[in-house]
Amino acid sequence: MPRQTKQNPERGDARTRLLEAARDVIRSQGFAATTIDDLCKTAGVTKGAFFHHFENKETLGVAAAAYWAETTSAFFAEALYHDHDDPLDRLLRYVAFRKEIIDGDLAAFTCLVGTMTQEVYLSHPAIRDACAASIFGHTATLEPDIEAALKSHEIAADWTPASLAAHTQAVLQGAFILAKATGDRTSAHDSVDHLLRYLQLLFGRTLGRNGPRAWGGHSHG
Amino acid sequence: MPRQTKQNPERGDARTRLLEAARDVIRSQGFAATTIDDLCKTAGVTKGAFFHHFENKETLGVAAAAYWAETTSAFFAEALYHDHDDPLDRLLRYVAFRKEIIDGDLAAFTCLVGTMTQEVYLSHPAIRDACAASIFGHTATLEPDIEAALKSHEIAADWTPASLAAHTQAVLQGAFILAKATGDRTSAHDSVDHLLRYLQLLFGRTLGRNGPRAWGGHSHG
DNA sequence: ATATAAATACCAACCGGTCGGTATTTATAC
DNA sequence: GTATAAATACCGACCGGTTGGTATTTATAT
Repeated sequence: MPRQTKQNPERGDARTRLLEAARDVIRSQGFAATTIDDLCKTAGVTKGAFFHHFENKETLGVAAAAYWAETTSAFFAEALYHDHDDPLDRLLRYVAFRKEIIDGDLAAFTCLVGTMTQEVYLSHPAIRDACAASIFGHTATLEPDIEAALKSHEIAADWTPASLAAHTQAVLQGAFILAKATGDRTSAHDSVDHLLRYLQLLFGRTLGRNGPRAWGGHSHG
Repeated sequence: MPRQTKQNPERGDARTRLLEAARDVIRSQGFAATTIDDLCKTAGVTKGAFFHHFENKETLGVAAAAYWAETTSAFFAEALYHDHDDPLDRLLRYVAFRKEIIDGDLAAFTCLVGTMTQEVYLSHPAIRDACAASIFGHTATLEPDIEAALKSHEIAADWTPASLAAHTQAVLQGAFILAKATGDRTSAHDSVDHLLRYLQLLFGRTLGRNGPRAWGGHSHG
């Protein structure tokens, strides 16, 4: 059986495969229930490879959170919701996009760092910090649009852009929990719809009776 | 050392003590990271007692979720937010109450069944179902007030009372995750404030510029 | 040749669960 | 009421598989 090398990179190197395995397995089983052997099996590598790349399980958790931050920020940076002139449009489109990708398998759309945070916030501060950096690094990308929307709509808010950005993540994280509890995605979709409605009410944008759908078309920015 | 009996219930029986231990330990460590020995140690009983009362670890998880449902529903049934004539007042007071109890130690205010759901939704369907029953049993208690508020405010909503009730729980669950990630409660408080603002906007209640605080006094119902 | 990457073999602690046994309470028989 | 029986509650040693982690060896790249 040939080993994976840079000259035979059919699936990438062992480190990346382990991080991808961590992303997938931890999202479906949780961090504590995931054994190192699980990860090695899923990644198709041996334990020796694991401990060559990671000092211990905690280090892998930190690296997995960092890997998650990298890949998701690249994913959202490429998304189409940025292609709008109005900052409020971009914000609403972002949330609508988040709703859209709540689709298919549960472990495919839920948040790795949100899941890990729940488990390790006391026992593994290093992982918790990496998860927090991922979450709030992402919310930070929303703040400029929120701030711009506040100004362009001439709203004197008694809340900060950062708090609203964080609130969007709270709703999403909570929606994931509801989805896991019910086993389907409708409750999560409904909750994101409430978030969308909140944003529209906040910024005084009144739309057709269909709610989010009314501006959800592909008209323009 | 005297054993605990029904005629000598100075500390309660082993079963209840194990359920209380499960509530506390699982909230701070998660389900998978909690060993049966952890629970026995915290409860002050032996492993023999554990397996006398519970078939296995999964059975304990189910029982812990059921115990959580019982105790929290009793806790909320006794709370003061019910003492208002207007159903919208009761709803807003409920959320304000939820905000108030986000205080002190993290493991003291977070939700056992939300935490467990994240970990076991695939590996232990029985526990997941018990958690779902706890969550949605609680949301069901909010629906009558939401429905009554819709009628009394003559609002034709394109959303269901059940979805709004579920949304309140999503925000709370998400707020707990943010609190665990940051290590403090301000982000959770902020998110619940956004939820309060949403409810006020939804039902067209305009209040003073202070937001939630404006109606948060102890004037009357 | 040497550093890196990865495979193999292995270990000690741990963990869920079992088991034999004891103490206490409750039900039954007379 | 009392002896007996049986159910309940609990104890703690023990077992076998698992798990995180280590030590050693082998393959590959430059």
